[in-house]
Amino acid sequence: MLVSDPVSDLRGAVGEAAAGLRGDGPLDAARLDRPPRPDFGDYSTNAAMLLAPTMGEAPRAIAERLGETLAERLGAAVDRVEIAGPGFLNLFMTDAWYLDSLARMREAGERFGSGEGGKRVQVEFVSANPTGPITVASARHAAYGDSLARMLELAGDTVEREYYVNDAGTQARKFGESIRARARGEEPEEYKGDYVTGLAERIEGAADGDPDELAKRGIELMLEEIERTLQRFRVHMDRFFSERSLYESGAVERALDTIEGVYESEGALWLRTTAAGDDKDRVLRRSTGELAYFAPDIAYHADKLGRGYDRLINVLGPDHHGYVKRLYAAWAALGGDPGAYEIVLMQLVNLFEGGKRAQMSKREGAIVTLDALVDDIGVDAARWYLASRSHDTSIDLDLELARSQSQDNPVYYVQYAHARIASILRKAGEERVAAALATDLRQSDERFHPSARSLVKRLLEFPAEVTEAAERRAPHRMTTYAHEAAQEFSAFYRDCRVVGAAEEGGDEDVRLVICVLAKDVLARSLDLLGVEAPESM
RNA sequence: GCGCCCGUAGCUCAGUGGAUAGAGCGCUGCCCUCCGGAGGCAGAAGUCGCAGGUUCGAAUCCUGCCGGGCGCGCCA
Repeated sequence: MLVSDPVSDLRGAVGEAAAGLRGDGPLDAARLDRPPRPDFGDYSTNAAMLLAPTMGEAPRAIAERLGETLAERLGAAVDRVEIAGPGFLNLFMTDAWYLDSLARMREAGERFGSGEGGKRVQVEFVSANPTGPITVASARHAAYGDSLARMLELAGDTVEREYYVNDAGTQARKFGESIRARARGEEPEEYKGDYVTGLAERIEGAADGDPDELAKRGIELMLEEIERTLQRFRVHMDRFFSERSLYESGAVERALDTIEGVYESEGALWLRTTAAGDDKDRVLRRSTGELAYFAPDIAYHADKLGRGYDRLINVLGPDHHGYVKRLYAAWAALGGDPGAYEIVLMQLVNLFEGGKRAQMSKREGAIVTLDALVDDIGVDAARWYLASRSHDTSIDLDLELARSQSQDNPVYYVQYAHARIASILRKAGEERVAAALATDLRQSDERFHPSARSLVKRLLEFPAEVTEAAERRAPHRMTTYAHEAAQEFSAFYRDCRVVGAAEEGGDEDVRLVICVLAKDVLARSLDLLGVEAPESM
């Protein structure tokens, strides 16, 4: 059963009242906003301004009638309505509405903010070449993809996290050759990192090994390390999908036989990707007989299609930009639903070290790894920082700065607020808190301080915020939300005494419940980001 | 040349049609008889790249231009 929340109910009431006024269907575009200033009320709507063109009346006149309808409809929930500016309708809610909202949040418990999406979603992310350790760029993908997955899970979807392993082809072979070179004490041509030497030492007989075999073994070892690193970063992959396995099972050849739009020209095999908007058709098998890099991807997507997901999200780096259209084309040519497959392009993480750009190429060997970053600033700060920006903007991260400022990172502020609430609840005592949670809040005569209203409104936004962040593939919104919630808790803490509230005429039960709910929302927000919510710091 | 992304405070960035554009860091000045000072309050700081257009209303949508990034192979 879907749990309704007070804000969406309010939004619904506004929409219906507006529709009734127009005598037409619901007004979907009507907004219910938190106004920029307290004297504009608790909530405001632009419905009257939207109705004005079709109704042929002045917005303020419509707002007048809308206000009357709403006041009647909402009864004791609304204290008064005001018309302002070009036709905004500002709603001033009563303490009773706040008490009822708190009670409903408490009753909803864990269901507050959760949805019943029910879709099977696959998120492919990271998928970094297994020829070296996870870098900071991949760490951003990891933070993004995992947080997105967590949000979809909260929305009620079943999510599978998958890592596509490029363990075949030229790069793999060169990796094998590099391992052998190190084993022989030579300088490799390709992968020059120290870790290659380490691998060479761990693989028996590497000095005389076959490069393909060495690559296979080296990739196995690298993947173990990658998985460990991801676990440490609180990212758990449900599946590592091997590109090599697609060759070995014959899936690549089968895919080329079955996909639509294949033709031969100039001795090569092509896929008509222009049919789906690509700039030019793409080669599947070169005239030399070799399969192109693109070919196994066809097979991989065929495999995904066969698994029957409702939706696939593929998180790629900006270097795959020119690859997007052909992947969409391949998906369509395989018979996939174009609306079910989605590619998200992440922008870069530019690393600076003391103002100088750090090198990230695995082949160059100078790598800033995810492990090194975590050693430096910790998992919490790293996940927060890498998730805190929109995926389509690049991040300039000066390691020296991140290191020196780690104590000022906003993540600590949010965690501090959580720990502080925990401390207040400890001070109140378990029994006291349990008693507060058991009271009928609706009977309270608590008069809400503006800071308390502001905080409660923020908590009530949680469901909408999670939905929005998930639907727009924008987990970074959660960092903004969590920080705002923490700030508003701090204001509430400053203005409203919790333990001993009666001394200032307040209701301790109500304030304890606010604390419990605020703590829960902060913890869940942090969890969506893969950040811990400590009881004390 | 073509395509995509970005351009918002000194710096890093939020803000995909609403009211006086925000946060963190940095800067200036205050606040610990008070449930956690890893805190709070106040202040300085902006032609939202530029120019048009759509709209009652534009940082947001459209067009053009300028600046930056990335991508455009029978490479992987």
